[in-house]
Amino acid sequence: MSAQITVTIAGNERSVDQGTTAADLFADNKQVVVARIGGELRDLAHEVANGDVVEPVLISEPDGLDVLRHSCAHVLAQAVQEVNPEARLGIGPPIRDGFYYDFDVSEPFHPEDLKKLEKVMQRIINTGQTFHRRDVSDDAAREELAGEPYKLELIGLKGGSAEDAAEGAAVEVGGSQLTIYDNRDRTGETVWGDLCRGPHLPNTKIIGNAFKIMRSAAAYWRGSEKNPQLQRIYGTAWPSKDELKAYLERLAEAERRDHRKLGAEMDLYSFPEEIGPGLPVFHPRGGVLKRVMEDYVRQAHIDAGFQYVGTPHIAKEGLFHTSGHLPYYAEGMFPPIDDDGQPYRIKAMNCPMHNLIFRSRGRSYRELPLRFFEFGTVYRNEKSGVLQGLTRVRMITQDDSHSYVTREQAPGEIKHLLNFVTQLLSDFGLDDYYLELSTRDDGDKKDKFIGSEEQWAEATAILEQVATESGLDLVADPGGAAYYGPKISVQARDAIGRTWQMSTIQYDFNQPERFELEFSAADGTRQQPVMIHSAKFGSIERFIGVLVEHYAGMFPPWLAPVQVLGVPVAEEFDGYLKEVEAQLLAAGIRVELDLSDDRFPKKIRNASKSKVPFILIAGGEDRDAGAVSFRYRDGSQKNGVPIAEAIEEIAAAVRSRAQV
RNA sequence: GCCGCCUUAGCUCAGUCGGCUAGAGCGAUUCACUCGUAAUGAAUAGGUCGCCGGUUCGAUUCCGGCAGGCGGCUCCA
Repeated sequence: MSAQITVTIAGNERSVDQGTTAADLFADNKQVVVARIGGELRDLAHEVANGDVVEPVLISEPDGLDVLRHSCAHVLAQAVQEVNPEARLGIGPPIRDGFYYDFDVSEPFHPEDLKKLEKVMQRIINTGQTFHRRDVSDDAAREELAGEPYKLELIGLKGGSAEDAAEGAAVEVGGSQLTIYDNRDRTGETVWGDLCRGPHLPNTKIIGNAFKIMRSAAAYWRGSEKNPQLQRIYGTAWPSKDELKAYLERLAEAERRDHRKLGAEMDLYSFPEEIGPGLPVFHPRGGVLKRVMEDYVRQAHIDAGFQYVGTPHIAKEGLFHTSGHLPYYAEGMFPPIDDDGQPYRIKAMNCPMHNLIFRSRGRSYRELPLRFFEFGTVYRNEKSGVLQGLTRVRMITQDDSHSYVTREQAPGEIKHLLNFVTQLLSDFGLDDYYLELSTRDDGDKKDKFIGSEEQWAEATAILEQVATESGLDLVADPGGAAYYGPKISVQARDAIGRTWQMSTIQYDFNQPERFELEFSAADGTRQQPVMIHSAKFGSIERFIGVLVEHYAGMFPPWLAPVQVLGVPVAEEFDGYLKEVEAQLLAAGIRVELDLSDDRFPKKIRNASKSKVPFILIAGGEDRDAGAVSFRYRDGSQKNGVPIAEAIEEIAAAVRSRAQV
């Protein structure tokens, strides 16, 4: 009889034999893939010790999914080295919905390579390899991994700084003790190994066939463009084949609502090659979206105490030296335009011009908060590889505002702006977003920011306090601030899970200083205001893109480019429907009629596909009753509605900004 | 900017292992048809096969450069 130890399992104390493993404790539940012991994730093969607090971790919970995906990444790496023993290993962490692994290979992967690798992976998985943890000393690891230069580099970085070393590096060398995971086949022979912190699944069979190689791409080693590029393979893995299928279906749905595709289908906007990349044109229907948004936000700004101003698109270069943009962000601006030796720049931001409006005459404390607002179209020379539909363009129409306030007024103004922003998002039906607090980075990019420690600390504290009080989810973004001050931004998710910065609120003590802005205080002294930059939509272009995806083109009536599509049952009723159309137009409704010579069922089909919120149908019965019939987006119908009643139903939906 | 992939009609896509007039569906146009909720039929038009060079008797096809797009990386005031 071996010695007994006491452990706490899922809250209950139990006495077990010494030498018992976590696997023994949870042998009856196949869903358990690792254990959390004293708060740390451990392999199931880990022996529990007296006094341990042990919890099972299911494959379906976040930690379990990470382990599954991390183990799958190992299988991928093993497959790559099996096919190409020359491939050197980078980093292979789990990520949202999947994993990746970076390789240094002489030839980039081709689609056929990926298919082949998937097959090799499946074979490895089916053989039921087991993962075995082995402690190694730094020196032993260096010797064993002499052929893996990237792993050697990581060994030199291990410990507390691992996460700084590279995104994902912690999964390799996160702890103080280096470990290697050996993969053994069924005969017990070690067939592969990788420097890794773990933990791992006990057996590759758990991966089953619920994984897939997604794509390959290049990625800079340790995330720096100064380093060589490795070839990254992305994959996904799920607890079951059904969950994998559901995930792939989600991706397919996202693709269907991609704003680039829908924008062309719905005739909203396009990107003519002749104009240039990242420079969209809005067609009449996209123009409706743009105009409705502009009307909304213009009125909302006036209601919120802003004054509408206007500024030019270009300015002498000196202005942007004063603002600090040129020394700090010259590469984001288009090259100068020469006017008889006088260099001009296309503006990449509106604030310098607003500062000049502030400075155009003496200002009194009585005027503060002084709030300027305009639709300022700015141009940024985005690198060619980063452009993406409307979400990343080179022409950005900002609903840009600048509030000039005293330091004491700043928290109140920020709160005012945050309320403004959340009301706007709610009116536009966006609810999948969180706040991000972007601060300056004390690391190697510190030079990017101007101003003193004290100024930054004060500004950051104010933003953080207001953001926290809002009760919204708040995520830290160190290093993400503008050079002149920290910011709160709203991050909204698009259809394929990418997040985009929408609204921003930035606290700026720098530009007032650089522009020598001042106002007369009550005591007669001259004081410097603080500037709060804010954009509510952020970029009109990006916001439109996100809206298209959010609604999958099925806009609520108040936003829909066409709100009503009239369909006559036969040609005979064209005239009657035209009368209805005239009444709708008089009520301010955007209406079109289908007077084509298609037959009725075809017209219904076209109308249904058009995503118009209300289809109004008129035939003999309707005409005789002075009525129309509704067909809604869900296919349901309401027949014989008196014209006036129908118009009121539509107008009410538009007024209330309801979705239908 | 970096790496890879892609570019054939307005759209979605076949196709040519280098060889006669390059095809389909949808869309457009015309004609006929049309009375109640997701496709009426027929005809017609529409393409220097992204652009520029090279190889070749011959290039949409092979090679190179460029442009644009897509997926990542880096970047995003």
